[in-house]
Order: sequence, then structure tokens, then C-alpha cells
Amino acid sequence: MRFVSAEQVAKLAGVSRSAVSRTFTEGASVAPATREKVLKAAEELGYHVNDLARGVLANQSRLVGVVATKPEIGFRAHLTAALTKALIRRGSIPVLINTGETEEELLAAQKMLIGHRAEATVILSGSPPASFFELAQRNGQPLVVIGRSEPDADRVLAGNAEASREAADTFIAAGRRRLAVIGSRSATPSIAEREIAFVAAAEASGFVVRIAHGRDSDYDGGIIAARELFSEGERPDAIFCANDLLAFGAMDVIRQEFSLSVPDDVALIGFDDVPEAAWLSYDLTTFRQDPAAIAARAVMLLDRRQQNPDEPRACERVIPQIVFRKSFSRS
Amino acid sequence: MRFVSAEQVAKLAGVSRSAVSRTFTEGASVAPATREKVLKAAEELGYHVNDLARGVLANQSRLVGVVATKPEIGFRAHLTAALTKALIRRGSIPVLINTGETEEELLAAQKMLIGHRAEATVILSGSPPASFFELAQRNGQPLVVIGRSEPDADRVLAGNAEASREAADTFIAAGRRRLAVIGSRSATPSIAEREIAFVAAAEASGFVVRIAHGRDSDYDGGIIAARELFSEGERPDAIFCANDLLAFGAMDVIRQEFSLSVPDDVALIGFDDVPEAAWLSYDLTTFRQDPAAIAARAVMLLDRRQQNPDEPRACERVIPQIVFRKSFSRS
DNA sequence: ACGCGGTCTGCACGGCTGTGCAGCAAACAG
DNA sequence: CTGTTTGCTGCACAGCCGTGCAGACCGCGT
Repeated sequence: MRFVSAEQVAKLAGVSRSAVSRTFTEGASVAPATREKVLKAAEELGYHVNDLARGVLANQSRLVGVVATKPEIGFRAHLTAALTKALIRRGSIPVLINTGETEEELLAAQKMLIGHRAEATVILSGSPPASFFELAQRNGQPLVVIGRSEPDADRVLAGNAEASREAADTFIAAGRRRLAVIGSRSATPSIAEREIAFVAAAEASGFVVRIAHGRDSDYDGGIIAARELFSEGERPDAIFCANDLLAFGAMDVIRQEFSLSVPDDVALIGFDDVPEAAWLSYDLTTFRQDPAAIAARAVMLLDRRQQNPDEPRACERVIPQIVFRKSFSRS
Repeated sequence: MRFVSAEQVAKLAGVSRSAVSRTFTEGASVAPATREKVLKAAEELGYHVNDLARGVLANQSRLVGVVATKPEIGFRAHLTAALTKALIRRGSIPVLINTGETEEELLAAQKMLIGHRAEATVILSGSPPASFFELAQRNGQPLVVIGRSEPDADRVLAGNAEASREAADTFIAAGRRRLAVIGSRSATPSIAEREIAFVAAAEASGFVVRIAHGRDSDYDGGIIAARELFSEGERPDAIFCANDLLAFGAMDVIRQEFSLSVPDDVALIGFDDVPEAAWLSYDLTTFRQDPAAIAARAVMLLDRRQQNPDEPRACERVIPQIVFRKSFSRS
């Protein structure tokens, strides 16, 4: 019996347990004198209300699940951090479910969240199976999906299509002709979306786009894809990378293995604007995504859903802004 | 009443609530037939045990707090991810408290954790005030501190002193004579420890060490410190950076602003071996810290403390291994 | 002095669960 | 066939908390 209960505080303060409960309940009616006594006793014993029991009563727990695979990498790290911060500020308790790609692992995590009566779940990555959504639905658990167009849940989307089109148009306007795009084979929805939109926009203007894929959408992926692009076929003079990490890998290969110049020989545009994009070695032109803004929208959707659970699914868009740096400038 | 209760399942299955409870309790005695009936009813209603209520009864919640400031940056991102993964594998529920540096913010977070009867708290960074430890102690909440020598808690320490000494000795053995170290003004304990140990080791061998500080221990910090080192005074030919991010900033300034060569003019050693250290642009010689290993030790300490709460405080050391890359090689 | 209104307080209940205990039926041994 | 063991089951209680309700008490007006 490690924790102090309200009973013990009541005994020490010489009041009933109800008085203790009321002292710690917002807006309950307690006389200042007893309130004082209770607080003193609580302080002496080191008492804290048991939020678990409170949650049992109210059928809610203030827990919010944050589901992500590889939350330490690239933009996702920043998104995870922004989200947890926003949740804490809101008074929620962020539970970070760092899960592998396996379907069963994901379902196990969800069962854990439902078991603990998590109020909502935010999904940052991965492609949850249909049963995931169904389970959440049946338990009335609000779901917010970020960066994936999932009709069965509230969602926050980056303007992937708009940005990718802008990338293509800007390349073309600057006189670049041999376009390429780098995506990844293990296609995250947003990565795939950017790749497809870029190709579509370029083709609409009458250009052919070479496509290369890394294994994952990370630095090594950029390395692999760039090697493929430059060791055979027509050498590109402008590459749109579906995220910054891919761009870093590609840039390093272009400069160091093929001794070409960025931006003179090859222009590069990335996506996300992670802090590394501003590092002197890269100085990458990229689309800025504000993690705090995305997190704020997600929390807003959560609030709204909790107030009217039966509203139709909503979708918030956050439009990324291009940031020009040395790897590609307009003129 | 969004969630299904055991009562409802019992009614549907035509058994008592106890039978339902036992069905979902490990090692309880239930007849296979009733077990079957209960499972079927539970499946039909979408029932999940309320772990909150279970926790109230057992006075434990499976929640484990993970407290970190800026968990998105550098090595800490990897440590956070490794820790949450290890905790989940252990069956715990990691609550990521992403807090600012403020003392009151930290205390609020801790109150939240205690209120929810978190079983333990792992602290990754920041310098919690004494009251933090006292509060944890009084509530019998196990505390594990990583990378900080805090006698009132179990702790996992990197071999900062050993590694820093090795850095100094290796520089000297390779014929480097004008040594410098880069730390930060907002000194994290481990950053400060590395700086001090390096200086001590070099001085023991009769060398003077120039010291430069960034504002924080990140990329910008490295930039600022390197500018200071190279714009005045005797130019160093070997710099030990208290972490990799500082090294990246320093390396970029050395090469691009002062047009010097790494490693010919200046050798660099970093600390942590974050993935970026292996990127072609940096190829940084550094001390490898394995986040998974550190996380595993932390979880081990947690387990041990939970089994015998009265054991004396323990301290686990994980010794970093130097990884040689291009920024400094032995010969 | 007496009645009345208002403010607190304590009781008891409700919200979920795990589990000791006693009882019951079935199985088994003699 | 009967006595005993065994295996399940249901009851009731414990573990925390918030809150409706009725009653106590205090202050005040007449």
C-alpha cells in the first residue's frame, strides 16, 4: 500500500472522506476552514488524487495514444515532439506507442490503449489494417490520422499535391529540362502522393520524369536512388526528393561520387524542412512543414470530435511553403 | 456509457460477472465451456477489460513516465525511441512527458504522473530540482536517471570520463598538439563531464586545451564555438566535440568559412554516433553510444527496483566505443 | 426567543474490477 | 451405490474515487 488514500487524509484531518474529495474537486462546495485542514493533512502525508479511480468513475482517462513507427527519424521526430507537447498543454497524457510495422504489433498496441480507456489515438505513420479502424469505431474512440487520406477518421493532411506541383512548375520555369523524382519502395502514403503528383504535373507540361526509389525514405534510400539515376540513362538536372533525408543522401552521392555540382549541374528540392536542411553542407531548398501547426490542428480535431462525436469526419490541410536555399534558386 | 462493461458481457453470456473476470485473468480457473461462451459474448460486444479499474485494485497502472526536454533532437531522439520500445516490449505503457526547462513545468508533469499512479519515471535530460526527487521518494516511485550522476536515484551512465580521456590520448598519440574542446554554455551534466574529463586528461599529458562553448549543445552551438576558436588565438589542430551535433556545426564552419581541411588541418572527434555521423558529408570519428543498450539497462534497473524496493541505489555503466571515420584516423 | 434560509457535511451509492470463500455438481474411487 | 475429491461458479467484499440527498448547524431577521 504505497500510495496514500483519501481515507487516510480524512482521518488525519478529522473530517469525512467526502470533504477530502471535494477539496480536490473543481467547483465543489467546501468551507475554507476544512479545506485548509484537508490541504494541510494532504501535504503532510504526500497525498495525490488517484486519477485512475477518477477515470474509472468518469469513464475517461485523459490518455491519448500517439502511434508511430521509427519516431526518432527525420520529420516524424519533430512531429512527435510537437504533438506530445501540444497534448500535455491541453491536459492530456501522451502515450507514445513506438511500434514496428507488423500488423499484430499494431493491434496489440491498440488493445492496450482501449484497455486503458485512452480518449483518442493519433496515428503518425504506418498503414493500419482495416480492423484497426473498425475496433476504434466500435469503442467510440476518436481517431486522428496525420498525413494519410483515411476516410474513416479525422485527418490532417499536408498539401502534398499542391507542393509537388509547385516543385515541378518551378523547376520548369527555371529552365530545368531533365526532371527526376526520388521516392521509396516502402511507400508511406505521403511519400507516394508527392511522387505521383510531381510526375503528373511534369507530364502535364510535356516532360518525362525519371523515377528512382530507395528502399526506405531515408538517407540510405537517397544514396541508392541517386546512384541509380546517375550511373545509367540520361543524367537529370533537377530532382524532387519526397523528403529531406532522401535529398541529403542524393546530394552527397551527386557531389562526392559523381563530382557534380549542386545546384549548377543538378538542382534539388526536398520536403519537410527539417533543421538539417539549413546546415551549411546541404543548404537545401525545401517545402517547410511546421510540426507545431500540424500538431495544433490535430489537437483541434480532437477537441471538436470530443464535443460533437457524431459530426462527419473532418479534414484539415496545412499547406507547406517553399523555402529557397542554395540547392535550387528560382533564377 | 461508451465502453462495454463485464456486467453486460456476463448477461449476454448467461454467466456471472466473476466468470467474465476470470476468463480475462491469467491463471484463473474457468471451465473451457464457459470460457468459450464468455469470449464469444465479449467478441460480439467488443469488450476489453478496463485496465484502469484493474489498476485501481492492484494499486499499479503499468504506466511509466519518460521525461525529456527536446526529445526530437540528436541522440536524445534515439534514446527516447529505444526506451519507449523497450518499455512497450516489457508490457509497460510509456508516457512521454515533453517538458520545457521550467521547474514548475517539470513538477506539474510529475504530479500528473503520480496522480496516475505511474510505476516509475525515467529522466532523460534536464536538471530536476531537489523537490522532484523528494516527491518521488515519498510516493515510493522508482526513478531512473540517464546520463546524470544523481545519488538519489538509480542511474545509467555513459563512460564519459573514460571516452573523453581516450579522445585526448588518441589525439596526442597521433601527433596533434594544439587541442581544443567544444561544449555548451547551457551545460547538460554529461556534456560538462566530457569537457572537463578531456581537459584534465590533456593537461595530465602537459597540453593546454582551448575551450569554446556554444549556446546549446546543438548544430548552432558548434557553429558559434568554431568561429570563436578560428577567428582569434592559436588555431587548433584537433577538436573534441562533446556531441555529434556540435561537431557537425564546427566541421561546416571549418571547411566552408575558413577553408580548412578536415582531417588534414583539423581533426575532429564527436560523441554519440548518431546516424548523421556516417553521412558522406561528415564521416565523423565519434564515440558510439548504443541507445538500445542504454534503454535495456534502464529497464533492467526498473525491474530490479520493483522486485526489491529497498536495495541500495544502483548504477549501470555503458562504455562507448570509438568509431574511426574520416574526420580523424589514428595514424 | 424563535423561525428561516443558506452553507457545509456525512452517508450511502455508483462506477469497474480481482479474489477469498463456500457451495454445488460432476467425476472418480472403492 | 456411496463417499470423497475435484473443479467451477456465484456471492460478497475490497480497492479508489465523485456526488445526490438529507440533515445539521450557524447566522440573521423579526
